[in-house]
Amino acid sequence: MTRVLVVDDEAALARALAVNLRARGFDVDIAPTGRAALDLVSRTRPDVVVLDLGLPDLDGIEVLHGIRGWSNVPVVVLSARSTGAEKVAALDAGADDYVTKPFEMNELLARVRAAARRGQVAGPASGPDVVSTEAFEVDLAAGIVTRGGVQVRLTPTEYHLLEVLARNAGRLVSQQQLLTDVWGPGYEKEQHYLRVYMAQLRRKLEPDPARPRHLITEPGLGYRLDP
Amino acid sequence: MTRVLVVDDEAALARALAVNLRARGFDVDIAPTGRAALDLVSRTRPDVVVLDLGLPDLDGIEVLHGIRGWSNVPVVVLSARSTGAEKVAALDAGADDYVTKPFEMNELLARVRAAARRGQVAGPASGPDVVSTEAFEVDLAAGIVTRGGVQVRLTPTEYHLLEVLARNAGRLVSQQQLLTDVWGPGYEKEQHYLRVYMAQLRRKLEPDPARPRHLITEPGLGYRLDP
DNA sequence: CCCGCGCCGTCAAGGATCCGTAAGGACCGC
DNA sequence: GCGGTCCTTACGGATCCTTGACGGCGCGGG
Repeated sequence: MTRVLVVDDEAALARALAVNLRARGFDVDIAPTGRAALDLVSRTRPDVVVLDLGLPDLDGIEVLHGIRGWSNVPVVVLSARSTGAEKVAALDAGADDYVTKPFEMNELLARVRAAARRGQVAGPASGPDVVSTEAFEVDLAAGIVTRGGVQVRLTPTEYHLLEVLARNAGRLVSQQQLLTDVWGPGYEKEQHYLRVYMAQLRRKLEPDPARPRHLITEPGLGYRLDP
Repeated sequence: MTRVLVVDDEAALARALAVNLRARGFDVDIAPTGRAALDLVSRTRPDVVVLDLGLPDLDGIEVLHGIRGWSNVPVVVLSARSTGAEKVAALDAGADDYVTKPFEMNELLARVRAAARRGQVAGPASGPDVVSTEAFEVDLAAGIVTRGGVQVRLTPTEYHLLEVLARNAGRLVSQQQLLTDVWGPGYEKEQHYLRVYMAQLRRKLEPDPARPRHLITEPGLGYRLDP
């Protein structure tokens, strides 16, 4: 399901948006502040962000920059200011669309649909949805990992890490990319996380965790999932 | 260079758009009719399309459908109609953005920039990802080096050095560039490192390390990877 | 002819870095 | 409170980077 993050400090407007989006089949989260927005974007990875520029804590453009620093998620900007300079600044800061308040709900919904459509096209480049090795299988679509036919219980973080590796099966994934993809921006230096969770994945998935055959580490570079 | 196709039957407006876009560094084509637009999109593959809905021959929505039948090129729609229904129809037909006339030129330019930026994000689209010689192969995407079909274990520094040489295969790479690319700025004088690691690469990759055939040294200048 | 000099290749060793593993405390939902 | 998950820390061991020393080669000058 397509997930939308609505960033707006006016609770009434945010709730109205959420109701309409949910009626159209979207899964909606709400963030009332800029910091909450950055946090939720990195943690929940929405497919579209609807961002009101008039936030209490951070400037909307700063939030946009924060997101664009590491993500290409489509962002639809809402604003009460309709001057050309404001629009140009937001669009050049990385916004995908700019809607001035007041707006018609139907139009905004259509723009969110357009943004969501784009995100899916540009997204994962249509890889296979099941990555299987000699020892275990990862079903990306269902979110299920099996080993010898029986399902393996993975914690959310473990699965997220395995998912990133599986979507780049056969290719080396750098430590920085793994850290930002799984833990979000700002965690590029916490490389011990990788060691801990790679060890847990190997313990649950590798026949001989001490001698991994599929979850390969490239010292100093990153990790790779070898089919 | 980013190429834009402007579809508009009002010659004055089309020319004004073209002038402004070219001043921003875009390469611009103009199509005065819907049929010409469909033809040019298929033949010239623009990076962005600016589509006026008020065309003499075809309905703008039909043109949009025709394009979307086989292309995901970003489309910015222009229209004199500003009703919600019109906007929703165009956006749901596949438009990426909807601008009502009259519009500010700066805003439209910003929206075109935003659309162009999205199109570029779509693919990694970097050069050839595999460099192969008679003796060994380097898979830049996977981060794997093989020799006679079997994988060769390289240390991080060894791989980084080989990677720089592989991305400039056939060309001479100066010692300074190798040092700054692999060890970072400030190491331009440590040419000793290059000798040590080139020797290790040759020992691992060359059939006869004493007489290298692919990892060539240009005395006083730098090194080159000969396919 | 012989020597010194610059440049390159080779080897070895110590210290620094990185990885895997285990264990304990913090936090959250029920 | 409790089970589960996450974060953090510490430590042994393996690996790697750095550094130094030595020899070969080409070349020009003494």
